[in-house]
Amino acid sequence: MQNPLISKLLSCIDLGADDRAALEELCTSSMWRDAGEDLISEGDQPSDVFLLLSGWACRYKYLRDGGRQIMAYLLPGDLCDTHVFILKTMDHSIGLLSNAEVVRIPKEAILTLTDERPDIAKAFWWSTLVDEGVLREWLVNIGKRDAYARLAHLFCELWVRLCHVGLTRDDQFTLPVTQEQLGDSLGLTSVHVNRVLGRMRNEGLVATRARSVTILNGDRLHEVAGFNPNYLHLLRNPASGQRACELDNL
Amino acid sequence: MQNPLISKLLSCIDLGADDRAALEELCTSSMWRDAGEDLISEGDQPSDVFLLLSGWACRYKYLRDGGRQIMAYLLPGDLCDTHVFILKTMDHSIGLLSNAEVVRIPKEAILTLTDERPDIAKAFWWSTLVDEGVLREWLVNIGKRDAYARLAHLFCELWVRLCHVGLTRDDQFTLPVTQEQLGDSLGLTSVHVNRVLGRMRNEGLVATRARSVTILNGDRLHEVAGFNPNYLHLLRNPASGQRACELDNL
DNA sequence: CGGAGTTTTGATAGACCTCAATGACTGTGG
DNA sequence: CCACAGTCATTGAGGTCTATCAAAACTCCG
Repeated sequence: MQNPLISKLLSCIDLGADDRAALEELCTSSMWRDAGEDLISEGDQPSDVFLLLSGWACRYKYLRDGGRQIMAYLLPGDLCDTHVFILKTMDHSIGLLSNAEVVRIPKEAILTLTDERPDIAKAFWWSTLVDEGVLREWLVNIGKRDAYARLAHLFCELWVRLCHVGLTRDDQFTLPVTQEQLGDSLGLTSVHVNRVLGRMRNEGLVATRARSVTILNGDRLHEVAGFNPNYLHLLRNPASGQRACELDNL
Repeated sequence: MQNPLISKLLSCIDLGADDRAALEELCTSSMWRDAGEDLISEGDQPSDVFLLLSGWACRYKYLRDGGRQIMAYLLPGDLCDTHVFILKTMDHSIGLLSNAEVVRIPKEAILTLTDERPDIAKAFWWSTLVDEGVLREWLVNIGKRDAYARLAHLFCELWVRLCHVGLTRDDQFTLPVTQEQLGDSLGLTSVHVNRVLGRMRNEGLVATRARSVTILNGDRLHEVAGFNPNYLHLLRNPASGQRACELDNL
């Protein structure tokens, strides 16, 4: 399969063959990490940048009372903050939700890459602007939608994002996340996530089995979520070689 | 008073006299805009970048049901997305909460500035990383804290940020925001904001009068908010010439 | 087969919302 | 300077959504 980082960046910007090669070059020394491990922890001095090649990760933060808020999902092809090393310490952690293949990129590599290749610099800016857009939409989601719509919106987002890196089959995608973690992402308890998910199944919107979700009624899912994919700033159809992204064409 | 943009950037990075002069240069042609106007609206093709010299603005988004979510406050010295012009359309609006003095900076100016002045490029990256950090903290705030803590946290954040651009006097700051707008920022109704604010006054944490807030008990305010200012990534004390920022030293 | 983590279900409580009305404040025009 | 309208703040009553607590069923893995 194509490098998911390149698939993702191609959703927004045309990259020449040499730019693509330079990005491939970055990914030569990947390593596997286990679910539950942190790639970076709150308080760390960030030095290098991480790129996720397979598996899921999340940004999260613990509160004093032991509660946890998940603030973003990182999917294959996602770069973790191309320029974090500018900050003195991490204000949150990045942990793995599943086993994952990751690349650790030294900051020097990022800096020379962006110095020498303006299209890549632009693509990295695009990537961080999109991350911000996603974060804003999550804020809207938690701030203004009820539990049912929140969950629906999350499913819509994940579907589109996974689609663009070629990780959906038919109307199905893998969701390596417990209901507790869904709750921590949506500002809900796991119990409530469970009830809402049950209702969503009863109403025929989705089916879930063994860590995977099947979208049964994408139109209604969009409808109840009030989903508008513009905040993802994807300009073209999913990774070449993939079938078109139905939900994306609404 | 010193240029608030420079005050703000100096909180993180040393800028040489020539860099500071280049930034001053940007601010020569400011203009006044009225409260309620949009600087940029959702759907616009972003071309230029805005800098706020005085007054408050906010990022916001309307939902289909007419509800509104405010996703960030922009204070004097804040730059609105140094690189938005990379995106094809705005996914949210930026509106003025008060009358404001703003500078419209053409993207070419941004690009040459960052090309020629690495420290400024770095400062701009820092600025967008901090914006993201703030956004994440807002997500935590809405996702995991109750109404009382949410409001307290917002006050703590505003106090620190305003302090760093020299806009606090004693323990007081101007808050040109209605309770309705506070509600739209915190995922609450204005009615509930009112009740919570009343309780906060009764308990002696803050006093409010005519669009201004006085912090009466900063320690307890931090306490109930669970406030930890590290997400603001401010490295040094507030703008030179200002008295020290008490709340900042906890 | 046992055990830990996860999902599911029920009952109860509480935080926050909705609707509605009153009171305070601000700016405007006579 | 006062009357007036409009916005904003305040207060009350009742309803709903979601949390909490607790226990049972299920799944996965060693």
